[in-house]
Amino acid sequence: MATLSDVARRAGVSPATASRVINGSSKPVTDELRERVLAAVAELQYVPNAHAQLLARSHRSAVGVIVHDVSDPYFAEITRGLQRVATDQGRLLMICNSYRDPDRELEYVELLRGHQVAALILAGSGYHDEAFTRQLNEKLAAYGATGGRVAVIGRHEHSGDAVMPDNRTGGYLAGRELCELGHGAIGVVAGPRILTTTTDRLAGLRQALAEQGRDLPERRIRYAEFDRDGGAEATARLLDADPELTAIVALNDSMAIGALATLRARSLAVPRWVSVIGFDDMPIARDVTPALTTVRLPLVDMGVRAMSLVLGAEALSPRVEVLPAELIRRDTTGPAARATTGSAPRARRADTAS
Amino acid sequence: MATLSDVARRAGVSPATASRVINGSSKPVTDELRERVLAAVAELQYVPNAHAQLLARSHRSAVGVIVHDVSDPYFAEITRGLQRVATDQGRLLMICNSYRDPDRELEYVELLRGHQVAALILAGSGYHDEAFTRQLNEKLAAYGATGGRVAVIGRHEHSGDAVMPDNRTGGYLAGRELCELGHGAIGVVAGPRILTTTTDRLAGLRQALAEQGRDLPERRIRYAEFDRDGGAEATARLLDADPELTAIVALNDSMAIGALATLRARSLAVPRWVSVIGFDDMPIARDVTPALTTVRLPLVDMGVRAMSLVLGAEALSPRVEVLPAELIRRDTTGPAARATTGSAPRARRADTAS
DNA sequence: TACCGCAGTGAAAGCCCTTTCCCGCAGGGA
DNA sequence: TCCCTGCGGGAAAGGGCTTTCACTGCGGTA
Repeated sequence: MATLSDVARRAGVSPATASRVINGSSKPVTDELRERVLAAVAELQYVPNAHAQLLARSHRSAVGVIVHDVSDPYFAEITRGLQRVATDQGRLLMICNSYRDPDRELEYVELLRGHQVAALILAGSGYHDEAFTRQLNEKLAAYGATGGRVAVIGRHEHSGDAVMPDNRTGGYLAGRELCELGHGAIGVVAGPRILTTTTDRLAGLRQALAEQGRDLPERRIRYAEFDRDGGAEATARLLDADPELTAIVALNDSMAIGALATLRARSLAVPRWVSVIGFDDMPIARDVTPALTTVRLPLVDMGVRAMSLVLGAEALSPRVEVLPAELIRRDTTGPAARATTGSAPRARRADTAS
Repeated sequence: MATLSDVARRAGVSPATASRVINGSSKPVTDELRERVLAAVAELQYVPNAHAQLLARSHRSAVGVIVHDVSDPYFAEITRGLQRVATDQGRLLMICNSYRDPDRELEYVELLRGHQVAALILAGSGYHDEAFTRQLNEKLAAYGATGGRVAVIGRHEHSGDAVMPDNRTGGYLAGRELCELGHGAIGVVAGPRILTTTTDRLAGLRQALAEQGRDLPERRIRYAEFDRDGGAEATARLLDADPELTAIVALNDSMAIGALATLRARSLAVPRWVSVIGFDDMPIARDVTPALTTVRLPLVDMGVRAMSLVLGAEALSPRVEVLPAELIRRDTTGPAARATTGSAPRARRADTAS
């Protein structure tokens, strides 16, 4: 690899001058030398060593991001928002997938700190795990103490800046909607119970039922992975235990899609026999059939806000921005089925009747 | 930020010794000093400066990846394959989204070269654009000349190692299937015509029709963005121009989902009135309703192969691995509708009849 | 004429690590 | 007793870049 001094030698100038030309420094350089340097750069196919540059500049410019998985639509949308702001400000993003592994999360904080990122954004659910939470907070505090900025998205265990989707109200909206549609037996397809996202959404749901003087017994909840297969499997278990269910709340859209798959496999028409509500409103939600009723979260905006917090002026006290959830009514919800026969039909092709 | 010499000073040892302890060097260090160093590291919350490390070690270990968009399921799957191999070998991946912008692609090659990556993988379609292709090849050659390894996925304009999905055969399979089902008027919802992926898939399709003594006129093809909205829009244009269409081939699954949306909006039952075939078999394909018939590409495997090529022994001549396409029959295809009334029905709820 | 200021350039001091090279010392063989 | 070996540790030389600082001319002012 050609180095800066190779370029300088070839152009017959000092490395200092070459550096100035290449980086468009404010220091003036005569046109002749500039030409010679640029020619040498082209001839040698010179590309500056980024590590050396980053080392030499004290300037820290990149921003580190830790998410569950960028290819999960929930995080893809958030990341889109993060990127938008970062790109506008000429920042590079380093994105790490933790796959919801707390240890990996901790490791990535160190890794990113080692890479001298100017700021750190953690997106995703928090954990009901005191030891881990404390460790993470210590690491973040240590990072903050050296001038690093930190923001979290959707996790309240952190003491600094945060952007919070209103998961609780979202759960409430889903619950109220189903109550209003007359559903009595409501099952919940939930994510891992260790995640605060799961418990927050559940709490909202419980509240809605409580307002009707009803409760949500544990036997009507099944916990599984927060993805399509988890949703499919949890729905199957739920139906096995309680065939009278007339509605299912899935705690995210991926799980809802899994739920629809299971319902279809069992020929339980949606929404005729069973209503389904998802959560998040990821883009695919409108394209499944029937189109998914869901609770929308402003995902892109959450990313935008978080990045703005972290790149903007530092506040004296931690800022928490709560972003609202909104119910999007589509075609997977309807009035509770009349308890006529007392059990869902076995018909094979009933799945999309209205 | 604490530095290595801070740690060394605090532990009362030289930076050399501290470095050896921290990196688990093979040089022996007495337990006492080791303890002191580790204690200092913990107290100072020391994290090595990654840039300084990377600069000091000549060792290049990271691998650069350029894709269209990691959150696009096609690339998400490929990336999963890349990750798997990279992680096994303790390599870090630097993933860049080019969003199919040739200039950005060129920039990222430089960026990654500057970051001293050990290898470079470009995934996605090539372009019918001689000037760009030449430029890219020059840059890659320059990189290769300094010891960098390069592999491409799904682009044949490159002279080095390559993993190629068999797009042409895939197109052929889709075409043959529709011919066998008796479809006469076949429309194509295609990606941008500048992409080789588009033209390769089209070529296979043409070949299948040619074997039946038929051709694929340009008026039966609509080019649009390779995503859901592109597919929806292209399908609308196609149907406007040619209401007699009985089948649509979408050149990727995202477009197919868009096509299904448009067909649903127009109350054209699938597959009763119109059959649809997608391409890629991304995970969501089985979850839309009706489940999408599509041409499967071994996406994860493509990633695995490419990473293996690039991290394995260097070959004397460039290797090209062609991975097969496979038709997956699901529920969006069926026999061509009898030309009874001569036009599709207006019924509103016919969309999932079989 | 002496001096000041400034544009343009280069020398060199970092930035923070890793790793080679070298040194002191203790133990073992002759 | 002397020498060789090998272990444990430190000094210092990079690794490639940026940036400060010092220097050289030059035009302009007093």
